[in-house]
Amino acid sequence: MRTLPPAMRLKVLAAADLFAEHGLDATKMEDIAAATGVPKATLYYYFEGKEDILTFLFAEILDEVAEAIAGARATSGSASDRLAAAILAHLRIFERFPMASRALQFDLGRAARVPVIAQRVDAAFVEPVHALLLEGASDGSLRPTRHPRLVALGILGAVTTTGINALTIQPGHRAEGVATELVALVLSGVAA
Amino acid sequence: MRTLPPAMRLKVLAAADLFAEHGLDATKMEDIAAATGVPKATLYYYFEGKEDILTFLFAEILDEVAEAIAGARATSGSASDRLAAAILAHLRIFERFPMASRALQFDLGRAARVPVIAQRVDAAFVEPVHALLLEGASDGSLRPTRHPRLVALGILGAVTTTGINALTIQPGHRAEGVATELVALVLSGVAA
DNA sequence: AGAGAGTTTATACTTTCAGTACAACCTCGG
DNA sequence: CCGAGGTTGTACTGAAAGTATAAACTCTCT
Repeated sequence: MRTLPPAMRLKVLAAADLFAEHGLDATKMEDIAAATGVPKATLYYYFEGKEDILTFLFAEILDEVAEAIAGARATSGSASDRLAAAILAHLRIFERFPMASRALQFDLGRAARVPVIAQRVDAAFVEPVHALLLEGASDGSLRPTRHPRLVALGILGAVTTTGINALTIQPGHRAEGVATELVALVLSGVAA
Repeated sequence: MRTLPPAMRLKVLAAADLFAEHGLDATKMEDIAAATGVPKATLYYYFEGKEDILTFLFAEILDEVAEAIAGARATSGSASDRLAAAILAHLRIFERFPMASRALQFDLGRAARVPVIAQRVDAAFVEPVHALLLEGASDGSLRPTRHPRLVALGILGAVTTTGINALTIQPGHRAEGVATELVALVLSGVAA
């Protein structure tokens, strides 16, 4: 993928709607050209192919997630507080970019095979939460876990599955409400 | 999709390996024909197309999940114990069918658009866990939650994300070990 | 046995797209 | 104003999905 001029970048972002609605393979290059206003030949000038466009879009939104979570992590407060803030920040992304999020749910499984995407998922979420778990074990606000990486993965799964479903696929919840429920689950569990 | 004769059903199950390795679109009908020993023309006699084969496979494995979880739910014991058993049972499926599980992680996002699959996911996991949460609130082993359906979704996300990653994509864990960590997360959370 | 319904399969075909090739044109810094 | 690199239309190639069809085969019922 060649580096995109800013104007082009903005136009291409519109492709998220198509991917969200039909998924990668049901979306034709001609459709992308039509929806973004960028001619097919130009798309092929910048991208290796369709999948490369999807990769670009996912990298963009994962960068948003990374930034949001890094922001939450950088707050002052106990690790526990910052974990709660990170979950809320993550959910707000789904609310802010519903279409891109739906696209994510549609094709992330495939995209995760692309190393760039796998790395970004890790860098955006798994790694910072993993770090928060360790910090929490130090500052005493979180209990130590034997496999913090697994736990971080579990939290990621809980947040994305619930968030994308409740905020984009069948809306009717607000990020704050979902966050309340999820933070309670993650911090305190469901035991009585 | 026509109903499959048992012999055919068994052969077609072998397609899971292909989907697990390459995903739906990178898998050619000719490849499926070669791998299963069922000629292309016969595949089209029974299935509407490629996606229909994927749907069939996912329905099969989701039925396994449904059965396993229903089994765990039918145990005697508190709702809390049965929730723990359900999580372990779910993880054991990933261990028993690693290939089908990888295929799931690859293409479930897309398959979930097919109503049949969405229903089975719900019936296999969300609904029983939802019920367990309510039972737990009654028998006192689980705390009441405001949105039990969201919480059930969260638990589903945590279990599948962690399970598929730790048991099939980068193995090196056993279902029991993962279950210990996840049950602790789900029941008690990570707060100190 | 034999008719007929439904199953199985080979082969050949149509169609739809992804991706390529290329030439013309445009734009902007030196 | 010249040339490099960006932009785009048009035409093409190739791969694979899916369709059509006819022949063969199997099983059941009479």
